[in-house]
Order: sequence, then C-alpha cells, then structure tokens
Amino acid sequence: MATSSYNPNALRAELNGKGGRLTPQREKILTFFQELPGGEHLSAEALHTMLHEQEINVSISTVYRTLKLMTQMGILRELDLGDDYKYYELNGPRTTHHHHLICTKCGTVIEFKHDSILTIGSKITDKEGFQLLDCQLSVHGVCAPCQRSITS
Amino acid sequence: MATSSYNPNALRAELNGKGGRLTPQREKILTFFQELPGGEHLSAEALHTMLHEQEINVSISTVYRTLKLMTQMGILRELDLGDDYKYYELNGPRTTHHHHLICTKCGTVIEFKHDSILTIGSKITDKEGFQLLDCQLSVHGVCAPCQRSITS
DNA sequence: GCGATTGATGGAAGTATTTGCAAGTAGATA
DNA sequence: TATCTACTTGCAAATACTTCCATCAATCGC
Repeated sequence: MATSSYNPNALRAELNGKGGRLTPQREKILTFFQELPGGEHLSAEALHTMLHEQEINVSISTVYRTLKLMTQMGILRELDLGDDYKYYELNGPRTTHHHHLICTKCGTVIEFKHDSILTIGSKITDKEGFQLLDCQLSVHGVCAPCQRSITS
Repeated sequence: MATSSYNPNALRAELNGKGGRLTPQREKILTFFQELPGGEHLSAEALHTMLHEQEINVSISTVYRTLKLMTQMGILRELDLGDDYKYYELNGPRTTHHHHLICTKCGTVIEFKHDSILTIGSKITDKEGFQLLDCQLSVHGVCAPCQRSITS
C-alpha cells in the first residue's frame, strides 16, 4: 500500500515520473490534508471552503480533479458514507486504516478497525496482478433507534 | 441479513408494517430485478430504459427513489464501481454475496467471494446493535496494464 | 536562463442524482 | 363500498460532481 508521508518533492517525483506536474494547487491540497487532525474526512465542498478561508484560492474543479487524482495515486482514500457527498482522507498505513459501519437511515457512521481486511485485500490484488491502493469494508445497516420507521 | 426472495405480498407486508405502501411502480421494479439473470447489476438510467422497453412507465425520479428505498430496506445493494454511476443488484444471501476489485484507472471490475467478510460484518453490527443490511469489501487498485500511466 | 511543449487550471456547460411541490392513489375505517 | 388521510408519483428545479475549452505555467532541452 502506498505510504501517506508524502512531502512535496516525493509527490513531484512521482508525478514527473509519469508525465505529470507538481502545481501549487496540488501541493497545497496535499499539505492541507497532512496538517489536518488525524481521522478527519472532508468533502470536496468543505475542503474548498476551508482552503479559501486560508486565502488559498483553488477552483472547485481543480479541487475535484485533485481529489480524484490523489485517490487514483493511493494518497487519499474516497469514502461513500451513504449521504450526498464523497469524503476524502489520507490513505494511511495499517495502523490508521479503518472501516465504516453506516446507518442507511440516519447516516450515523461508526469507524472500526479489523486487521485481517487488509490481508484479504492484499491477497486478491496479488492474485490478480493489481497494485493495491485502498481496501474498504462498508457495512450498511440500521441503527437501534432507527429500526422503527421506514425512512429517516 | 434480509432475504432476497421477496414476493409482492411480502413486500407489501413489510411496507405496510412501517406506514408505507406497495405501489405498482415498486412492485414492477422488484419483479424486474428478480427476473434478471443472476449477478447483473444495473444503473438507475439503464433500469429506467429497460422498464420503458417493456412498456412499464415509471418516472426517473421514482426509479431513483425506489432504488434508494429498497437499498435501505436491504432488498438491493448499491455498488460504487468507481465510474459515474451507482449500480444496484439484489442483495442475496451468503451464497451469492460477492465483493469487488476495481481498477481506479480503467474501471475494470473483478468480482470475488470471501466467506469471512460477512462474518466480520455480522460481528460489528451485533456489537453496535445494528440490523445488518449489506456488507461490501471494495478493493481499489491499478491493474497490470494500467500501471504505466498517470491517468486512464 | 529562455523558449517550446504539453499538462493543469478556471469558469461555464453538461451529467447523474436528489428534492420541492401539486396532484394522484393505496390502504384504513366505517 | 365510499370516504379520508397521508404516502407516492411525476415534473421541474436544485445539487454534487465532471467535462469542455481557452488560457496559463511546470518541466524539459538548449
């Protein structure tokens, strides 16, 4: 699994190696995620707003594009937590890697860890010749308080 | 885990029990999924088109709403395969339950099974007091042919 | 360092999906 | 069965996200 402790030069090297470029926008977005308190996940819209509050002007299209690129590179992981947004967080090593239990009605999200999931992911990527980027178990269910109504 | 062998009356009973109703639209969508050859997953748009081809007129909003409802009820499972669409399939019992290995660059999807994943999901839902609806392992990576370029 | 090449950006337009609201209808009640 | 209530539907408008395209600028070669 790709490491999360990128510095700008490592990112530049990886981008250049494949014909890409390190732009100020990409560098700032990476730094922003690295300075975020651990475990937080952000939506594109939220990231865009927070960048603007720090006088970092990056267009919303570039925010979306960069999030997608960094997810494809294995630097970020993209989370679908069942609501209208996609969320992103640093794709950390084993110790910070976690999974999500989501209530499909009220949207409550509970994080949990499970060591063997990463092992399962490694096995299948090895078998199929893939390079592993991310591995997420999403458990969907209805939380106790929501088990009485059809909709939230 | 909820069973997939719903008939219209069972669906009506479950809906009525929680203040909902069985409409012709909902019944037709359920039947459509049940008559689909095993293992197929459909996007909302594709389902809408296929329904129209059978002279079954259901508005696109109702298609989206019904897919979401049935996912929340545990009848369908929603898949994010990394492209622009969400896909839906019957949320079957253990024997048909599978997971996805997805290439983040070209979008290739490989299905695989792994018995212990459902067990892991059951454990966490039991512990947290949730009713289990679905449990999906998404493994993201780069397939062998794509490991040379930045983008697809 | 300087210019050329080509990937990246920003803003507008497009796409998939969700939501608001008025009209329709399933299911309950008598 | 007739009536009523509130859930559902269909359409249109809104939202999250992606793509198009003209312009900009990171990197490369000299």
